[in-house]
Amino acid sequence: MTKPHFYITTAISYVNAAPHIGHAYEAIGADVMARFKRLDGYDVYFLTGTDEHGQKVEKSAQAQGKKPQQFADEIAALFEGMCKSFDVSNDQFIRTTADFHKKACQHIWKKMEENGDIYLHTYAGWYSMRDEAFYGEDELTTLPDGKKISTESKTPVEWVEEESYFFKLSAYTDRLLKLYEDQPEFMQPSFRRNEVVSFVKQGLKDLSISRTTFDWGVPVPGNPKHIMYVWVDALTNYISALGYPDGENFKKYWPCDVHLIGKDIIRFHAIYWPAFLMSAGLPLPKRVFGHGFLLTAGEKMSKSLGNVIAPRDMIDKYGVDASRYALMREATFGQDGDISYPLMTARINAELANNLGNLVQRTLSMINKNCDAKVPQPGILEDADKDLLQKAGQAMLIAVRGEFEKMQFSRAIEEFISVSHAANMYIDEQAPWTLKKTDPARMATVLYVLAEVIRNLGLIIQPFVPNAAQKIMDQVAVPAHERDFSFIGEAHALKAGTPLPAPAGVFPRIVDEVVAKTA
RNA sequence: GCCAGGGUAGCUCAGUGGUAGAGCAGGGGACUCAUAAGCCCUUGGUCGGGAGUUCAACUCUCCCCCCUGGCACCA
Repeated sequence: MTKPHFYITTAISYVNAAPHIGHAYEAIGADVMARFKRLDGYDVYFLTGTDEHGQKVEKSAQAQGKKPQQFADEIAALFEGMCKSFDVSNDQFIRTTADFHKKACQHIWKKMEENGDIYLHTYAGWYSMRDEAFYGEDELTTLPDGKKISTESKTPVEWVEEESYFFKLSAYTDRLLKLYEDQPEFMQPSFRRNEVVSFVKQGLKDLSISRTTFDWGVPVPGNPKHIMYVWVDALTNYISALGYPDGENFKKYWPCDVHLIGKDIIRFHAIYWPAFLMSAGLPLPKRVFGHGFLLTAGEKMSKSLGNVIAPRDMIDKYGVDASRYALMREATFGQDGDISYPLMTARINAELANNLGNLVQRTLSMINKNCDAKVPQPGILEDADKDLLQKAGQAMLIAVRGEFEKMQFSRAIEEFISVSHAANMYIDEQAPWTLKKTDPARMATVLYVLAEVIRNLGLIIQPFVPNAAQKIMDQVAVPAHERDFSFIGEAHALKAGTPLPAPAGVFPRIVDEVVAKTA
């Protein structure tokens, strides 16, 4: 039986600056999805990486007296390190300076050219070196000294006439509209789709896709004076990583199931990318999901406001699992989300430590003390037992899966936390500490049911908190090969008598430093 | 300016033409297996403002205010 394929990508990160929490957020979101799909029986390929070309990188390198490649190597290492530090399980980390990637870019370029979609023309206009962008007259402000600057970015512009290759994006307006029509789930969340549609309906202009003002990039085939402009280069990573045009992985995993990206680059993925692919005669990705940004107190994080949450600080404070959990929990995926240490600490303590962690701890410690440190022998199950087991079994998996299909990670968490809450209610109702004296056999049944619920919870939480999940499953002696979602539910329930290791807490409470010391 | 989506308890949000909901936070209680955790109960909102339709609107219509996003080459 061959598994269905699932290919998921993040955007590639531009190596002009070091990674911040937003990069971690996207990588973790994709990782949570990738892990879920693997556990749910898919053959997953998960790609992330770095975008390393362009004038900004060239200039930043120069400013530091480095070669662009050396500079890119250093920053790319930071991004790759950040992914590792959050236990992001990507199958590949692509860098656009890799040789195979450049070849793939040139290949797709030729394909688009053969299709008659690329032509040489002169681009004339006001150009900002700093922004690497042309501006229209209406976007400029003339200073008292007669010089012009971009009104938006305040950067100086100069009149440039540059030969450039263009892509006939205008020819794809109708086909793109048809795509959004036929495949409504192509662009998500749905309000993004509407934005894209209304944008395309205005009509599309051809796209300048080469530059001659710098060298750091992929040369245009047949005319190396030209360097491919950012999007042909960057977007192609999604197929070059798979070995396009004829790699095995390309045949296996393309078209992509989800491109996970930030909301700022939706246009490139929902408009340019499918147009390029159509031109090159390639299948289109099934879905583009634009997530929101993380804010602090409703404001963008910025160094000047001093409200930056650095990836490494977060891990130092909470550890990897709780950090991943907090990021996926606080914001509704797709919308902007407010995060702050107080909010995240409260969430981690309430849900991971108090609710779920304590459930595991109190149950296993009772089993350890009162059941000879073995999976207890259950008797006849009562309705309360069956109800709880039912909630924690297939029903929970189905509910969580439903939220994953919509990439609603926060909702998925709510589903299993509510099961954990139900289990805590059950303990209090059953009061096994009383049964210990009055009805030891019934106590064993109750503890068995709880252990089994914990097994199921351990399975389902893996995408979010992979390390803690393993520890929990270790503590209820779930064999290593029984840890995917096919083992959720009663068919694979714990076997009575299995020896259990001594329990140890997995989700410690976070104690925030007391801010105000008594003066 | 134009287009879209929002403004519901301290916070994050769900919700329906017919007496306002959840989680967290706050308050109280019973218990004690457990990570001073868990469980139960509870305070709390004129559902952005105004007008209209209706037996009845938070839910429909209109006007206004405020917020967010989009409006082309901006990683």
